[in-house]
Amino acid sequence: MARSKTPRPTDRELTILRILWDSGPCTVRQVNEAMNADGSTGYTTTLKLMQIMTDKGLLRRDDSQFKHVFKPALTEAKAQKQLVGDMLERAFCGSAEKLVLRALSAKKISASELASIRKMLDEFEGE
Amino acid sequence: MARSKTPRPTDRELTILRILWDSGPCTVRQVNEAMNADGSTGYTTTLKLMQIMTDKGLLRRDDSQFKHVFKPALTEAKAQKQLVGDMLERAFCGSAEKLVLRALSAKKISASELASIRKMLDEFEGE
DNA sequence: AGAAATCAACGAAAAAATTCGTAGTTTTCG
DNA sequence: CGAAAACTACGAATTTTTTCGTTGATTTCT
Repeated sequence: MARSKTPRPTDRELTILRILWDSGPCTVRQVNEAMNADGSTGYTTTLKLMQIMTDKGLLRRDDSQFKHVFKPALTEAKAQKQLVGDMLERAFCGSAEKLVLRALSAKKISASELASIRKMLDEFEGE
Repeated sequence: MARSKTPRPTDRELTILRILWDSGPCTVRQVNEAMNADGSTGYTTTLKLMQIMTDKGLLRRDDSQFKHVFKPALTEAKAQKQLVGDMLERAFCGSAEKLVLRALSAKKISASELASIRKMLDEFEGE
């Protein structure tokens, strides 16, 4: 049965979502081959995951053709927003400030990236 | 057996870590009561979780007293950095820029918070 | 058409995460 | 001291996540 709210994707599910966001709608085989770039996963494993994800409301399936075509039910932006919002509450007590700080220290940030982030702040300021 | 690398904490484990970071070293009972602020969890459930976390290397246990006292094995900062770094790779393809953008849109940010974030950027610029 | 390849559905096994009951030990209190 | 209370250890049940083998259907190739 399909559920009312889309749950947070699990690790494996997020991998599949990433592939679909990057490549656009795909068949199970296409997703499976993209997944096998690193670490082998059986075809039926990928299929089952995608069926479950469809049931959960994370994916949409076009089954008008023999080879079903899947696409994410959520935009990348919306899913990311939910993921970050969730982590913000659970790990950062709602402090976006601290989360940004950790993001900056988690990875080397180039000067141009910093500039780009600054620009985003400017845009948020105008609201 | 204790493991070599501390794994990413699960949801429940993160809840416990948050309590310990916020309150300092605690007994199982203290953690359990803090957890029961919202949604009841059995005492032995909390105990078992904390035993497993100790085994995983997420917690340290002082068992010199009858009531064992636990504390996080990682600082809040370090754990947060790992969590964000992990999400950065898995959900954002390494784009800190986008992660910050999503963080800003996931939650209403006050003007003073924006200013504070700006200040952090300044400090990262000087490197 | 007939065989081989490809596919989705399904059930179930395996692994990981979460929950709790029971037993035995130590402490507290009358 | 002796009973009651609080505590840890342990095993196991439950739930969720991940994995895959088998079956039957559709397509492709010869």
